[in-house]
Amino acid sequence: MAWNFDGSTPIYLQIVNILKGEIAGGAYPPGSRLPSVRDLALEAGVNPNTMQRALAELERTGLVNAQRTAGRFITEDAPQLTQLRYSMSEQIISELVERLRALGLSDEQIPDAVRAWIERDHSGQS
Amino acid sequence: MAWNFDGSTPIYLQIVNILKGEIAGGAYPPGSRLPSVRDLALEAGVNPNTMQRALAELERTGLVNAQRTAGRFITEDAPQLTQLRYSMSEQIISELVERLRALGLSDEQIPDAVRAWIERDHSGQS
Amino acid sequence: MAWNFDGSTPIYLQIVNILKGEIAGGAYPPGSRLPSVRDLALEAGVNPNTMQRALAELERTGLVNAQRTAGRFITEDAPQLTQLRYSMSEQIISELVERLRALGLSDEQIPDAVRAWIERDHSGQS
Amino acid sequence: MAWNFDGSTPIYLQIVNILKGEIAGGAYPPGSRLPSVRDLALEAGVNPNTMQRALAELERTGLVNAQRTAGRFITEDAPQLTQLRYSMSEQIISELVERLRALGLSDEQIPDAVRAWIERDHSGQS
DNA sequence: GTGGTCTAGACCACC
DNA sequence: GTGGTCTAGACCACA
Repeated sequence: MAWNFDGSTPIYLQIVNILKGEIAGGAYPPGSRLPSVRDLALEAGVNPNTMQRALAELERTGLVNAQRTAGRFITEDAPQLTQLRYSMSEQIISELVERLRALGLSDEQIPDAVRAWIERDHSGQS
Repeated sequence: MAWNFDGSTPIYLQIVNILKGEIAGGAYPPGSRLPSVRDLALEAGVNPNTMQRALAELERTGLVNAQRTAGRFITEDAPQLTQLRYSMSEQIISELVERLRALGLSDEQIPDAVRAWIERDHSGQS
Repeated sequence: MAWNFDGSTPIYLQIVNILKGEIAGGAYPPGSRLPSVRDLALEAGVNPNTMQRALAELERTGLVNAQRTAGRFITEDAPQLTQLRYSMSEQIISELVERLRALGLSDEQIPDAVRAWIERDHSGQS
Repeated sequence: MAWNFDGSTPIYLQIVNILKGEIAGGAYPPGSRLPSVRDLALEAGVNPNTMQRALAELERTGLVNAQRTAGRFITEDAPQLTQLRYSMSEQIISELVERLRALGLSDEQIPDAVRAWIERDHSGQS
């Protein structure tokens, strides 16, 4: 099945972001092996070249490193993963705040609204 | 200019959501006139019928009402607009809290992270 | 403005029925003068010939009679008007009963439902 | 065969009413499958889109529900069907009582005239 | 010029 | 095959 790509940004960058999110979220634990380019491309419904480019980008940032014959592996550099998690959460939070501001919520209201939502949420996890 | 539509949801529903957001955010004040179906369709880069369908949906919910020959007007029903703002903020918060959870943040950390981000943000509004 | 004509029956017959209804309801009192063919045709949005044919039909039944130069007049024959009112009410009632039967109402329920509706109706006339 | 549509009301709304009547009358029992959009459109002599719109309207009211690939099914919610039957009979009665009043019948006469008609009618059903 | 309706024809996902 | 969406283009009533 093809994922959903936005027409405004290059697809490979969108893939980079998605993969970053999955790595940060622990879908691929540190040191584990990523699926092959071919498999990832198939799953995402994109051309293998596009996926290749996305993975090259991840490699450039040091998040994954290629072992020529054995495939690509997630870095075991804990600080880097922490840093990734941090920057991604920043990105999500900024989007959240911007959208709530656009709705007319004040900066004071926003954290309280978030806290209230979480308390109200039944599926909450501590 | 054509907007960005996601392939997974019907375009007319995405338009409904975008317009709801703009109305909730005050882009179209209560009682003001919306651009004509044709103009909105042109701006969004969709067929007038598609835009018409989206507006019909907004009308069904009572957010806007059509005056045969004069155009469509935003409701002046303040409670309804308040309610809209509330439900849209709920939707945004739920989406983004889920994404932060997926990143490994705990329910306790999230509101604090949001508050910290806002304090750090230069473009803040009171 | 053009009236609403059904495609299944000749228009002139539909006009006959409408005029019968108006005469029976007292819109044109006994002995009064009908508007000219031209005016009636204009109002109904049909060709004068069609209206002419409808009026000829009314004349055939004796409901109206033409005075060559002065126009057409509603009959003053009271029994005939009574008879008309009767047959038209029969026609309406038969339609009502058929449609309620089609909805699953029994012959016992129908008159009671009608009576109940009238009692519930605020705009009732004694 | 093409049905008869009135020029004054949108066709799709007339179709909604006709279908409501047929459902209320039991032509399509609860839980049964409606003919496909295309078949209904063909039978009614309208464009499939028009029929689609009518069915979407029925779906909005919860009278039928669509199962993506299998077709549309009449609701099995008995109270809703009862409610439908009631509101449709109200509508029919109000329309026809108005017409009888316009004919000069008093509110007292009407139910009796209906009862008399039924007793006189040979095709009556208990 | 506005909203609204209708038709015709195409394409998609699902099974 | 099913329902659903989208486009293109036409027509209407209203004022």
